[in-house]
Amino acid sequence: MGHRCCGKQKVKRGLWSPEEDEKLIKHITTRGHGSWSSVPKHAGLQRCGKSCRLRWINYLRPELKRGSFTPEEEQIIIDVHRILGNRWAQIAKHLPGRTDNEVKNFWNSCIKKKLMSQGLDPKTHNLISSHQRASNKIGGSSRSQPHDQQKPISVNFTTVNSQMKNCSAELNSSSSSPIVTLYNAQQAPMVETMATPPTHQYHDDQNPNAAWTSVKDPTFHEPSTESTLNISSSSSSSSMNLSVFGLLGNSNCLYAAGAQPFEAPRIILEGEQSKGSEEVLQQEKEKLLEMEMIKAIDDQDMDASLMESSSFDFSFLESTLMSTGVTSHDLNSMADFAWNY
DNA sequence: AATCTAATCAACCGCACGACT
DNA sequence: AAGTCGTGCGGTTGATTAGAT
Repeated sequence: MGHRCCGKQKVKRGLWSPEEDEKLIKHITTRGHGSWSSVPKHAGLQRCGKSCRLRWINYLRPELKRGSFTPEEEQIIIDVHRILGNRWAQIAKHLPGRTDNEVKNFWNSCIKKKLMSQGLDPKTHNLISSHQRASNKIGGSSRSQPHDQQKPISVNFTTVNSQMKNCSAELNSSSSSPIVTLYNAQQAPMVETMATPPTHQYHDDQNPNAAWTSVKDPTFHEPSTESTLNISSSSSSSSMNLSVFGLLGNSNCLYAAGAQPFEAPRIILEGEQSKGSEEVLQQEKEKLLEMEMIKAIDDQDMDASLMESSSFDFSFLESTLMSTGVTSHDLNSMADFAWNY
């Protein structure tokens, strides 16, 4: 029973027994892990150091939070994944008590499919074209899909700022006439981008037959600035609403900074709408943003576009609009813009 | 009740990277 | 500079679980 990383040593593989767990816990809590390669020997385990490390990190650490992910955690994963991609360890750092392995498994087994079922590319978080969706269609499963996979989603173009520097930009139409002028993120006023209050979708879980209803965001204030870009959802029956453009902390503002000012459509999760959890979510998002901003500045590996973007990047907006048939030449029609979904 | 099938999750594998010699 | 070692990470696998038939 050899093991590649441990040479000729005989090591056990597979699931850990309670006895092995006990030995490992006892060893690490009393002596620390030191060099992982020496742990098996000192702890009296027939395992390789790598396996011990993995077991400790993913399962035995006392600070680990067990149990299923909360809707707030799920939203954080989606938000951070959109920024960082499959950097599970980085994503997990935003979720105290969760491991990269846990996050990765949750993504692959649940979130990924949920996004796909909502017509979103789990890699890019952009809308998938209809023919792509057809080819990516998830086959019907005999095991029941989580019921919330069937829920409609509300498109929420929130701004994820990785930086707050170089915060002014202008969006020009092809004819060079300014459509929207954006200001420094730290300077008021921000561009109000909505005439229609953001909505949240509710569903009465006590009544599975109840229709989804959209409810105005109680924190919404009517925009008042001149350079308002009216984007309303004229189709109340649409399951997807272009309902929110804005910064995470302020759903009505569009910040002009960072590489990806518009966040991909996000899923409004069950339970998220409750006042309490929404506040928690909001706080978590603000904290996340703060951390991401610091990280983006420090992290040399960060996508170069994040660092060099001194102007607003509308590629995401553009691609999203294009996918819905709205072109940059046709921004006036955005007043009646709605997702045909 | 038995079998099939898909979801879930713990664990493994290989690679990359940094520290050290 | 090159080699080795230890560690961390992301992708993948395989066992288990649980719903469907």
